[in-house]
Amino acid sequence: MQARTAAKAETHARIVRSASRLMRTHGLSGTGVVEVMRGAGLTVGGFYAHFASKQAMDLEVLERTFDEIRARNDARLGEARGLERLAQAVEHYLSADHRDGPENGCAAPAVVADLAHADRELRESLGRFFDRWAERLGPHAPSTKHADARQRALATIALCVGGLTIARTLRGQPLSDEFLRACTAWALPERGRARKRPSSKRKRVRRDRPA
Amino acid sequence: MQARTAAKAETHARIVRSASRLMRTHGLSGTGVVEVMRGAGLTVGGFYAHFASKQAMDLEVLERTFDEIRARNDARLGEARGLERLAQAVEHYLSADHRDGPENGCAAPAVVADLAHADRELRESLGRFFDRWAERLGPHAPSTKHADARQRALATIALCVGGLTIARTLRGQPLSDEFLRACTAWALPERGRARKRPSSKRKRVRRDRPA
DNA sequence: TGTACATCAGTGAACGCGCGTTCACTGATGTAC
DNA sequence: TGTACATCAGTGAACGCGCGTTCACTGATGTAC
Repeated sequence: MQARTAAKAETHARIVRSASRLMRTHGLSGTGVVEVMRGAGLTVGGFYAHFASKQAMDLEVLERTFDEIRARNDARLGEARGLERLAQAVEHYLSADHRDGPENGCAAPAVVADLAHADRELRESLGRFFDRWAERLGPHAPSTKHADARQRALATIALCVGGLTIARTLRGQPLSDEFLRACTAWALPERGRARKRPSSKRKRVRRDRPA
Repeated sequence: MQARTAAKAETHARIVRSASRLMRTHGLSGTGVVEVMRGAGLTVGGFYAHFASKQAMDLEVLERTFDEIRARNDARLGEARGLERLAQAVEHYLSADHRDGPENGCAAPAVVADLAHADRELRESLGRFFDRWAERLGPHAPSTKHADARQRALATIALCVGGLTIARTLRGQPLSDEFLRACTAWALPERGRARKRPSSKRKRVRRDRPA
């Protein structure tokens, strides 16, 4: 019995991972049950042994994906603190790599507008994600006042999500890179106005994948 | 013959207007032919007397909507120039009114992610829209350098589109208003940090609709 | 001016297709004795 | 330890539904004589 439930849990996780991957590229409403199951090496029918409905899966996938994104971000940013950590976070978020590899990146750009008319449960899950994101970003803003740090964190999130969403849709057009650079600069005014090209001397952002 | 073509052109415009209204709320892929025609007081079948395909309508609706948005914005902003104009534009864009009335507002929040995997034609149309928007915003940025003004215009657009998209999906949650305020403040650093509540003494933004 | 015909904007039913969901089934695994 | 039975994760075909699209048609309007 235990071996069976363990195997099922593993399959369940595989389905969620498949959905998570697809959802970051096509949004939740653009991700179908057939494709999710195929991505997990299974066929459609088995889906309802794991979820009560597609909507139930949507909620679970959203929560797990948000958890995973937080964990990955913590791992990537490591020991950096303060403005340096903020800068690393923003520069990675608004990098060409992140724009071009949505299936391993942040889910927000794909789901924000997608969830505009979704059930309250899903929209509240997104709300919690943004709230926790702001809580993690805020303390690293170079401001002594808590309210200012919070405000900056929220604005930084909107700038990152907005800039990346636009850059992804405009990919292939010169304006796409322009948006990434402009948003990075505006999110980090302390860096001064000099830095325009990402191919600058110092490489502050550690990259997971080769350019 | 002329009366007939004039009547047809009028019907055509009515269809486009219906689609434009629906598209700002549900995105282009969320807007169906049946609903578009119903919104114009017609039935499905007649659609193909006006458009070669839904995709052809999508492109036309996108272009017309972008033109209309530009015209409406010019009319609203009137004679204001410089920072004052920039502030009015941002404050209106990130207002609760604009968040709560998508069918008469900017189309970008609904279509940006929606068009991520659409045909190049549609994505280029969106690119031109953002480019012209930046060209109109740039000259009002309080910077002497053209490159800086351009950069600020792009960042302001990303901040506005990102902030409004997030605020719309989180509507009903306290975080929604928080995002609007934080983005407005971060887009207008010259305004200082004092202004937190929109119910402040001075009302700079003229509103079309009563609150 | 009146009549016969042509045009064509718009109707409404039907088409194929992909979606989420259901269901009778299979066959590997676990349990009872 | 071996045999008979129960469980249930996963299969694959079918369902209803809404989508974009097609098509035979209607009836008001324009044209020809």
